[in-house]
Amino acid sequence: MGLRERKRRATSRSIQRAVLELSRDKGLDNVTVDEISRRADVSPRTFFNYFSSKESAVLGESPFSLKSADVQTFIAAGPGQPIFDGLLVIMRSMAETDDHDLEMHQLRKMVVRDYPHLLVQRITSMHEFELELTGAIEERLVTDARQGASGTEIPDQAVISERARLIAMVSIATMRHAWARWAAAAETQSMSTLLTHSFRELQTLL
Amino acid sequence: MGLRERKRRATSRSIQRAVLELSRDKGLDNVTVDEISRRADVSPRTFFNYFSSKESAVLGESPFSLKSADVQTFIAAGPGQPIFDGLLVIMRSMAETDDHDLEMHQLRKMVVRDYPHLLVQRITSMHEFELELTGAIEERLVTDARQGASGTEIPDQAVISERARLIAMVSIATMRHAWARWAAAAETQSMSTLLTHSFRELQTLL
DNA sequence: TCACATTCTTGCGGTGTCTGCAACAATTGA
DNA sequence: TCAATTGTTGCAGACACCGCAAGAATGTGA
Repeated sequence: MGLRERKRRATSRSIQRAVLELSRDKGLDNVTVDEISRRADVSPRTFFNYFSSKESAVLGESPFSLKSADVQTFIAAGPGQPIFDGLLVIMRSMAETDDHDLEMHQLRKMVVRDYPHLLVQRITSMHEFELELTGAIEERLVTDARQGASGTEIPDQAVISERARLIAMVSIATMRHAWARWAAAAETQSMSTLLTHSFRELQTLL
Repeated sequence: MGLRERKRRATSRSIQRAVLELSRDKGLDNVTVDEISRRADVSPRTFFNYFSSKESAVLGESPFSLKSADVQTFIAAGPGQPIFDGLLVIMRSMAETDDHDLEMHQLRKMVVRDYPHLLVQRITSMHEFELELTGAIEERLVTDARQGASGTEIPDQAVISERARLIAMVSIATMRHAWARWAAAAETQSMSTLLTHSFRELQTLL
């Protein structure tokens, strides 16, 4: 990792730390980009080279993308495994790729607790992720249908698409539930545990 | 209804019509508040007296609030009725209170189709509604538990709260699914039908 | 070490959103 | 018709965000 890359990360971290500390002290609404930049020792223009808004600086990059290995496993898990179990595995795997900076993690939690719309916004911006997930689920459903009891009809493609979309939305809602608990909890619980809990709860509903 | 009130509605309508037509013609991103105001024949300052942003002008007011009669029915529907059936009834009732202006309805659909994040934003910004709904579900769960088989344990309040939150999130996700289908469909299908469809689909998942 | 390409930072100027304020106009109610 | 209420508007200003181009820092190859 070259010097350039290291500096880039340092700057990004510095900006995030600045916005988080300022938000903790005076509330995100009362913090301006100028202020953040001043504290982070960069120009306001540079701030926008790193983040597209104050909000995204609070939440960090968070590359919500599925690992293709996970997706393959999920699709192949066959009709035997309940589909939500498979989705839980995927989401736990995503959560593992978590921030290992405990201090910022805690700061972020405090800010998110005061500004819940941040989480909402983040979820909103996951449209792309939702599409990816829907695609994966769709493939899984098709695979399942082919391997199903030979007597059963293979549903129409349109029906499968709709179902996949609904499953994606429901599991994202469940992920959101786990996130909300994470932000609300005083002690730091692992995202993995919370996800498992929420998905188990989901199973009991259906 | 006095003159004042009538004028107010006319202005609101005029602004909405302006933003919708301009969005259709050149895309919401390329439309400024100045332009909207000019076309609606109000000052830009007045625009912000009516709507807090371009986006909310596109979607209109949409007072997402539960009717207390519906809520009472839902809570009392007892352990016999599946809870998601009760929620479907509530949401259908909300959808009835729909916009009866067909033309704007269609325009809105077109804009939403081009800018899906609008719907997502609206739905996720329903935090207040989500809380209301969670509260109702919580009461229902408590009522159900009391009337349940006497042998079964009444769950902890915290457990019930979490479950209620999850149910609320999942049903909102389902409502979103129905909405997305509404926006995607070429022909105008009634929201009520779409909701029924999505909830039925949900039942099959669980 | 030197030249050159790549990438990053920064200042500048500009557009657009959104708000508070105070003057003025329209509506209402008595 | 008078006074209270409510609505509209212009103005000034804070702030977010973006394109551009100059210059600084870093990377690369000889």
